[in-house]
Parts: sequence; C-alpha cells; structure tokens
Amino acid sequence: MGRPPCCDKIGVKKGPWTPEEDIMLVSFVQEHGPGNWRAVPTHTGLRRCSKSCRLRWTNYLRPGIKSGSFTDQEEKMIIQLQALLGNKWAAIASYLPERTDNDIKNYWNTHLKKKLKKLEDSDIFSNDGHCLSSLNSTSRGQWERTLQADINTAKQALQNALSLDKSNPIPGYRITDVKPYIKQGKISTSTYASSAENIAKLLKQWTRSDSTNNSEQSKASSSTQLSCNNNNAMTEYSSSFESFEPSNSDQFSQAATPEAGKFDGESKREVDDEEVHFSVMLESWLFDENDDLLV
DNA sequence: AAGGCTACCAACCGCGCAGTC
DNA sequence: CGACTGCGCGGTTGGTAGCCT
Repeated sequence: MGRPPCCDKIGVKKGPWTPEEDIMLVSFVQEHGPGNWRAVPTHTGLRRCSKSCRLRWTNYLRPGIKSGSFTDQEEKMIIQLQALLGNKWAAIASYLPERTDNDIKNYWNTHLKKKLKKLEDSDIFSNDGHCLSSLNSTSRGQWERTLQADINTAKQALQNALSLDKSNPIPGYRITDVKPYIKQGKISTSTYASSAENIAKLLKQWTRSDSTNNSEQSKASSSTQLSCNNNNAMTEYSSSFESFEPSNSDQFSQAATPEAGKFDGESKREVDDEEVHFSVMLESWLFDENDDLLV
C-alpha cells in the first residue's frame, strides 16, 4: 500500500504562483496563522496542494525573508556550516534566519560548489590548510567544541527564556524583543521585513507590469479576471501595504507588532528572540575567528 | 536575428518523522 | 501498536533569462 497523495491531484494547479494566489495565501495566514496547511486550499479556494502553499509561504512570503545576492559573510557562514553539518540545509538556514533553506541550497549548488571545486583544484587551497570544505583535525575539532559550547549556552538561555515567557499571552516572536538588536545595528530592519512587504513589492511589480502591459506576465495578469472579492482584497492589501514602509524601526515595530503574532504559528518562532541572539553570537564569533579563511 | 548553451532559481516530488486516534 | 495525517526536509526538475556563436 503506497502512501496516499498529500492532496487530491485532480484539479491541483502547478507552476509559478500568481499575485492573486499569493494574496489569498497571505490573507489566510494573516487570519489563521501559518500551519494547518491542509486547510488552506479549502478555506481560500486556492487550487494548490497544501505542501505547495507551505513551500510558497516559507520560501517566499514568510516575514523576514531577505532576497538578493548573498553577502561575503553569509557565503562564509554557509561554507563553514556546510563543512560542519553537511547538506543539512534547514539547520544551516537556522543560522541565517533571513535566508530560506531552499535559497541556501540553491546558492550552494549553483555557486559555492563550483567555487570550492575551483579552489580545491588550485594549489593554494590544497596546501595552506585553510580549506573549509575539508576543515579537519585541530581546527575542525576546535570549531566543533566551540560550537557545542555555544549550543549548550543557547539551550540554557532558551530554557530560561521559555520558563520566563510562559505568561506571554501572544505566542510567537515579538518585534519588541528584536528591537534592541536592530537599534544596536546588529540586524538590519530589512531582516525582519514582513511578508506584507514582500507582497507589496510583488504588487508593485505586478501593477507596473500590468500598466505597461509589456511582459508576458502582464499579459497573463490582465487576462486573468479577478473576482470581486479578489479586487477588494487587492485594494485592501494595496492600501495597507502603502502604510507599511519599515523606514524606521519604531514605525516598523508599530506596524508589525499586532500582526506579527498572527504570523507566528510556527513552532520555532516561540524562541525567535533567543535564536536571533544566538545567531548573532554565532555570526560574530564565526567572523571573528575565521576572517582569514577563504580570503 | 536565431538557435544553442548555460546558469539560476522557484517549485515539485518522495521520503521520513512526529503526533494523534 | 499500527494506521493515518500533517509537516518538514533534501534532492531534483523545469522554465526562463542571459550569453555566446
């Protein structure tokens, strides 16, 4: 007996997501929070598999996703973590909260693998013992020990935080907890951009392309007749996004705080402030210790 | 200009795990 | 305890944009 399909394959739409679909999904998540993906297609009328919805949310619409090219620091981190953890993209992604595992995986497969291969082929790489992909013997051992120590520290902090935090009526991460880091300049505000911001960008692109009517996408969009409800949703979202410019952290937190809780059905989010702290710790430690690597 | 090639990335697929009944 | 369900993860695929000839 085989595993039953995750959803009814008949009538399930595949391929790229349209802005309307994104809006419907975000609308659902805003109302019900992420999770219960099975219910998404039935509640929203989306003709998408629940898995597809989850994937779209976690990889594209979720708050705090940073798009664009990877920085040198991120690249170094990925290389080091990959050397240590292997292809555990989700684990690696947990150290880069603004990147998705899919993003990291893609970046690894398309850029870093080749880069490391090149370096491996070169003499410098094989001789000077600074190769991260072959982090070995003493340096790797040290690295692991230090990481383990930090993990233990983080776990302890996590336990403390959870025991203190049980009275918190709103589950999930609290922007106010992150603000100190933002203020200290440790985390850019863009790191905690909301999904609304992502959708806003998307809408801007969409409406622009729709008005110019040049691209294929615009053709497809203009040919798609939005329902009355969707038009209302569009208007509502467009207007709410207009006021959702995280130009400064206070405004951002003000705008985001009431909704952030709603976004936060993901289990890991309960400990995000500690995770952020740990991530920041690890990041600074990584670069302090290994700045001379791979240069 | 057109066809072929390559790189990139969003999305899909299948499997495993954990929770529930 | 086993079947079922939902979710997460890692590997893979397919579409497409950009480059080259």
